[in-house]
Amino acid sequence: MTRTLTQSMQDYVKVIYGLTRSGPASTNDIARKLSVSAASVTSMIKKLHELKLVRHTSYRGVALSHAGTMVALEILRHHRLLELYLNEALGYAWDEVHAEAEKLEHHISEEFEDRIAKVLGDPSYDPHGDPIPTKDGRMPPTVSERLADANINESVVIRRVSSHDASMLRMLTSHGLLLNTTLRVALRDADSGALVVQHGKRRITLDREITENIFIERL
Amino acid sequence: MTRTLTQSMQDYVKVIYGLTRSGPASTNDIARKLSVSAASVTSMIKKLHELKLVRHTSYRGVALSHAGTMVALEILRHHRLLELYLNEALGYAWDEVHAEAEKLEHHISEEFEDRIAKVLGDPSYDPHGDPIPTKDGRMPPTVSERLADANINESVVIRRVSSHDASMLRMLTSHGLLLNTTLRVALRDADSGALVVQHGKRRITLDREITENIFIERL
DNA sequence: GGTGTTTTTTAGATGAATCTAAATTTTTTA
DNA sequence: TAAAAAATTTAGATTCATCTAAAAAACACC
Repeated sequence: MTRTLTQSMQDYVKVIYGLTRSGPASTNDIARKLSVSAASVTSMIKKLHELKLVRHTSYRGVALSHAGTMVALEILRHHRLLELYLNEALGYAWDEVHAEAEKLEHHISEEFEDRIAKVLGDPSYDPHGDPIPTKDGRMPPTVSERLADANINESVVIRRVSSHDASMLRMLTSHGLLLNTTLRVALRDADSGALVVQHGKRRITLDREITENIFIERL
Repeated sequence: MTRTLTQSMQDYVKVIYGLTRSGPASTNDIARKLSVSAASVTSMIKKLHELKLVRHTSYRGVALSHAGTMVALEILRHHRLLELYLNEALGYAWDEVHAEAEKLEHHISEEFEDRIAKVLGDPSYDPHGDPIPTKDGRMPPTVSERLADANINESVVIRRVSSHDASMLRMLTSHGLLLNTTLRVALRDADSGALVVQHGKRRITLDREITENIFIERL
């Protein structure tokens, strides 16, 4: 299904998917994410439109068609299965898996996908807690509450860290803040929005940028 | 080291390496192996020459420089490590590993290479018995006697099958002719060069094309 | 050793993905 | 609401790997 698309097209589809979780994506956003010029985006959008992978009206945003969404989900499945495989089978840390998966996701066969999925026991979540789309394009349920929005004194469990920034992930690791860690919100800085959380005996300050990327389950 | 080369350049280097085991490679041979036109080969050779990866004099053949050889060996190491990993860790059959490794070899990192090498216990041979170059570019010893050249009545052990043709490999599998299988040469057809070999109770006819690709150890 | 065949190279074109600069449309704001 | 700013698109160029057709060199053979 994805096979006839160039790697570049796949990258665009993937990025558009990520940007359109809430409303259409702008040319500029796509350009920024892909580190290409806005002009390049316009011309690629045109091609994807001809392939019926996106809907687009000039000067308005872009959205994926159903077919485009299916392509995006397949790439995402590859990416997240690879991340989990690298983590579980090859001992990569959660801050290392993204970069490697990024390079491999376009190049594995269906056979490879199926085999690692089987070795992993048909998993539903990657090492960051992100859901792995099923082969038929359905998305496992995901927590959507952000640590940023938790109340003071509330106890919560980290269920997902949806950032691929390796240094942010390493910082969390160094504070013992891994997936399924329980913590309590101690303070909120009204100005910056930063939170101070209590994890066991430690108090850790997390700035807004981070708490927006940490998804939780309330206890 | 390999990093700045395009995938295409890497493919050329790899093919040139394979074709220059004995003497320089011709433009036409390279074109045939890569399924491109001879003109394309000439133009790519020029680029590789500028990068000092090959030596080339117009209308004469091409050979890899030392740097080019190192690049080729690194790609070959990736390829063969991947083949073995697919076979051992993911259960691919020996006739399935080549195609998948071919796609992945250009896209794995040094980190990935090191990790699968470690999981595999720093192996020296891939599932076809082909030697895996070491990280510093040395080639483990390999048997070089061909089944085609064995004598009548001689007993030999299959140590390497250097063909990537899946159907040939499947044929061998179906006759129980795997790596490390012992067999005896029963007959040789003087015209075609085909051999009849005795494997346990079975007699199997192998044509010249096949026996040229099977490397053996004499008992 | 000349002549024809094969191989290799050159010349020039194409398609994909990108770029910059300029033009156009939309949005913001004074 | 008109002018300025920002976003988007168009136009045209560039780079990479490829192609075909034609020219040039090497080889083969009688």
